[in-house]
Amino acid sequence: MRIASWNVNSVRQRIEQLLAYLRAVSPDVLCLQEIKCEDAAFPRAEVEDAGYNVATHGQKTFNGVAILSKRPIEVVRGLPKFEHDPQARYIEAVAPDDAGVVRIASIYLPNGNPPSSEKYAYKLAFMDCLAAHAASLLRQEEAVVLAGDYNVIPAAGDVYDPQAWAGDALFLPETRARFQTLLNLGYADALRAVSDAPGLYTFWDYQAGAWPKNHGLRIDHLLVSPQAADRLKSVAIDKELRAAGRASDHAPIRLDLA
DNA sequence: ATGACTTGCGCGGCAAGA
Repeated sequence: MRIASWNVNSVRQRIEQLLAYLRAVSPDVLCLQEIKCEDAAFPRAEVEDAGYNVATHGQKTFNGVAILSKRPIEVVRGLPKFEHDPQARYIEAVAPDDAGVVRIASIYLPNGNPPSSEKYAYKLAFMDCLAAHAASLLRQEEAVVLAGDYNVIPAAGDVYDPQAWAGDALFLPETRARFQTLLNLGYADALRAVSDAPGLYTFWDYQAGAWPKNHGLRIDHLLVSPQAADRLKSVAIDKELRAAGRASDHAPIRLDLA
């Protein structure tokens, strides 16, 4: 089973790249973040014509997440116990596969900058609530993949200039500690299960020539429960999508389960 | 270096992202 995650930075701006990705990589499930539109404005017909069921949790202008699946899915919208959140940042689905079912979340964690603001407190509160929900999912002993744009740089090897990012909401100790809490629960960072190489980035800013200079960040992650980790075959970052014209500033990340 | 980005909204230029 192939599961991918991509922050598209506006699904309406990226529809041609999205359809090409579905054709080329053929994920069984694709998690999207930053669709930046209400549910009714999602290019549903084009994606359905490509062979996918579509579940969206969108809002006007900002944020918004979606899950596309070849096979029918059961869907929950919003992070449980965080339902009052006006920002659309979480959608979860149960997808059937040949080995049973896999529970998959598409997560768009808050950026949190500047750290002195309410935006950072919101980020930390979201992460605390996510950890509580992630813990409850583990108790069901299912294969779980928590996919998305975490807006977390886990370690110094995941950013081109760690010193320059030391005070950023993506890299502060309080942020990294909460990401580590998810791992301590029993989830594995799928990419780190297959490689300890530095410089495996998923994001390059549009500004200041970040892409040609390879000034990247690893902030999009696939966290897998033990039952999913046992089935992990491979992980890849599709960075060629960042090089294409009219690219998102994020590249997709994906894994294959046996 | 008088520069150096991309969205949504909505029609001018700001807010937000990371």
